[in-house]
Amino acid sequence: MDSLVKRIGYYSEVDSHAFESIKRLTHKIETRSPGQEIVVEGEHVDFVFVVVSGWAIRFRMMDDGRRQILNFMLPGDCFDLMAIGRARSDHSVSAASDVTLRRIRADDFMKTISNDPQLATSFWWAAIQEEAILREQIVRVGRRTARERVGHLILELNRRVAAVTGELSDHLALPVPQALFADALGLSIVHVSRTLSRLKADGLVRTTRAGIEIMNRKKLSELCDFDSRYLHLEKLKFKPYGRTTPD
Amino acid sequence: MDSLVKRIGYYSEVDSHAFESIKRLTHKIETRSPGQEIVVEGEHVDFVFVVVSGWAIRFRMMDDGRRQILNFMLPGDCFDLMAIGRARSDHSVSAASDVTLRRIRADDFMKTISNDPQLATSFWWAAIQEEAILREQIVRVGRRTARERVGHLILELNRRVAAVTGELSDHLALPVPQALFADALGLSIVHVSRTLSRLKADGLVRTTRAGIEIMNRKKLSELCDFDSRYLHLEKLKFKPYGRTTPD
DNA sequence: CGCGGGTTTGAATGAGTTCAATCACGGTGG
DNA sequence: CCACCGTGATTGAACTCATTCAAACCCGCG
Repeated sequence: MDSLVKRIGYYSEVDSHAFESIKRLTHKIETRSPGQEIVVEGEHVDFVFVVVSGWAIRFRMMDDGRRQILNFMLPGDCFDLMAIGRARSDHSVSAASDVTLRRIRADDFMKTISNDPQLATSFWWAAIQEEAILREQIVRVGRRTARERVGHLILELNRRVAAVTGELSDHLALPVPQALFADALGLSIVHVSRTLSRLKADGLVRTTRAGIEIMNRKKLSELCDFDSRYLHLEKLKFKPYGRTTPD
Repeated sequence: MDSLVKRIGYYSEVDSHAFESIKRLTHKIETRSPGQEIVVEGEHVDFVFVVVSGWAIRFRMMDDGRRQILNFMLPGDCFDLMAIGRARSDHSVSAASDVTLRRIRADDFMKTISNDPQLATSFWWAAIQEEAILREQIVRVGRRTARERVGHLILELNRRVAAVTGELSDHLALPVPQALFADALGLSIVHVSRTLSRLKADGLVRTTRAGIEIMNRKKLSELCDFDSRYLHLEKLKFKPYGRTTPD
């Protein structure tokens, strides 16, 4: 919950009253171990999930077993804001590490959101950000070299964690195996390993027991053409419109 | 305009009254020739654009000139529903062919949408669909072979055109050079050409003056693992919630 | 100590790129 | 009407980056 508050509060002023309404939402805490499903491709989505702790992944499988990870879901992230209750999910969501989730009924969630413009703005903003991350993922996989991909993803995750913890650390805790990096970056496990080794050899990063240390952020950012603006982390000024969605 | 109506009306029942409100929207018709900018990365987005005719592209440029096309915008498509008036655009939009656009002021648009739940649903649905297309683009570029990428994109564009014209034709008119396919698929121009040749040699497609003929849809679809469900083309049942966005 | 998941390393292979030349074709001007 | 031009498409040859397969390694854990 705390991470959700941090994450959502990052973008716009959300007063204590609004937080109270989130907290009052009936919900169920669930846990999953690595690999377990959360949302299955092809099924209707009747719940909003919020990651409390651990990582989850959105992904699509191909018939022959190839897997593409669309995005990592970190604590504070939620899904599927957009498609709830309407569409069949076109991708799956699974636990990447041990993960704790808050499950909220879609219509409860929507009702709460509808009654609080500030909350609505915050979640809307989170959805914008998520779409931006998808777009960057396309660029990363489509036009970047392996080296750039790996570095770029590390920097993105690092920033996203910072948005929730509130401080930008040079250490990125990685609760997931490198195989997931491979499937996220469209590379083979072997090549991810080799590429990381090269980054290490160049003094850009260091790997620790379960994480990555960013040794030279500036050089790494340049090397990977990383520009955090796409994450839309600037504070949002509250600027209401009329209602913008189905009533 | 007609294409917008077709496109938007595809997903949900939109009565004549709703269409009237769209039509009444003050707007400006603009034209662009190939390469000209429509939305520039980093700038605020104060207008909603709807493609009337021709193709546009959303894309990101890298410093050294590499370009990744995120998505093609076909007649009836609109942008940027999500980010209007709030964020700086994290990508650019340009004309891919000669293109005609309808430009609508963001707040006018929002006001109209807010007052018509059915319209709101339709546009909401279009946004869901667009996000799904982005996700599929990630899979395409991340985990598919060149052959699969090319075939898959052809099939997607073919379907999307069909959603506007109302009938699924085996001929896909291509108003853009192959170079754009390359930048969309994360391949070199040369390899797109080679790959298309191979598809031709296998009797799967044929290229005509300014288009592609799909010779064997079934085989091509299997070969490319194309499953149109991600396009969410099923008719939407109207199922209102409360307001879901900033008020 | 030995097992097992995850990571690393090496060697051979392969898919896709690059560079450069050629080709096809529609448009233009003489 | 035809020669010329330019853009975009195609082809070939050499090369590079990433994959594959297989073996070795590392380390936490029972």
